[in-house]
Amino acid sequence: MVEDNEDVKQAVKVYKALGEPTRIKIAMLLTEEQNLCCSDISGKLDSVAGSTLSHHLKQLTESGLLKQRKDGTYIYYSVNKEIARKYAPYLLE
Amino acid sequence: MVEDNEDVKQAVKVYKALGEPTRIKIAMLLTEEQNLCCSDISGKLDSVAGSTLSHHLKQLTESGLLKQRKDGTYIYYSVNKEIARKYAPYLLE
DNA sequence: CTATTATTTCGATATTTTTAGAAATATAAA
DNA sequence: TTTATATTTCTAAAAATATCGAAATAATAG
Repeated sequence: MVEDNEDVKQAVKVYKALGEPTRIKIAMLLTEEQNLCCSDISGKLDSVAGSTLSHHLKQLTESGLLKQRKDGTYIYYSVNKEIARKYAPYLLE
Repeated sequence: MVEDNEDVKQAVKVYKALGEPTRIKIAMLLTEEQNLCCSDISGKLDSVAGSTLSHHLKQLTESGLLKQRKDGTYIYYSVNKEIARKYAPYLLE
């Protein structure tokens, strides 16, 4: 029987996060250019409400795939390359 | 802008397929042991209805991650390693 | 302090997904 | 042919997810 260990749980989270068109695009944007804030990302996607984008970023972050760095009012996002390399190195190509 | 090419579409399908606990387990079972049929897999998972399992296998297969080989009444599944290597080499570890 | 900007949370709805039982299909065995 | 087994399709329900607008929060600028 396949175990349900922490690694697998994280894999499910990461893959669930990436299994949605807008979110994989966000991950790919951040692979090309690290340290983008919510509104930068918004500008690079076709019309998504800020609240929707916030949910997507939350899911990506909670999976471990994205890191946040807060600077004043802004939150800058970047890809956690270690996690990307482990579960989805495709992103880093 | 990130493109919506075929590669990315397939990536979304593969990741969506893997972003669910039962399905990632199926993929992992088949990584350990190729050529299992629906009922073999059923025996290695905790209680899933045949119809449910069939849907999961369909989704995994349609993503390209699994291959089927029919032999009489049985359908044997295996991992398409090329796809796994490309999008989720984590499975092959 | 007030206004502005960035982001999140809330509340609600629409859509998608998961699940399973029953019926259908396909193949093989008796 | 009848029976049994493997798998899929159909139908429906329950659960999860995506989405948005409005309100709330947080930080800075004026």
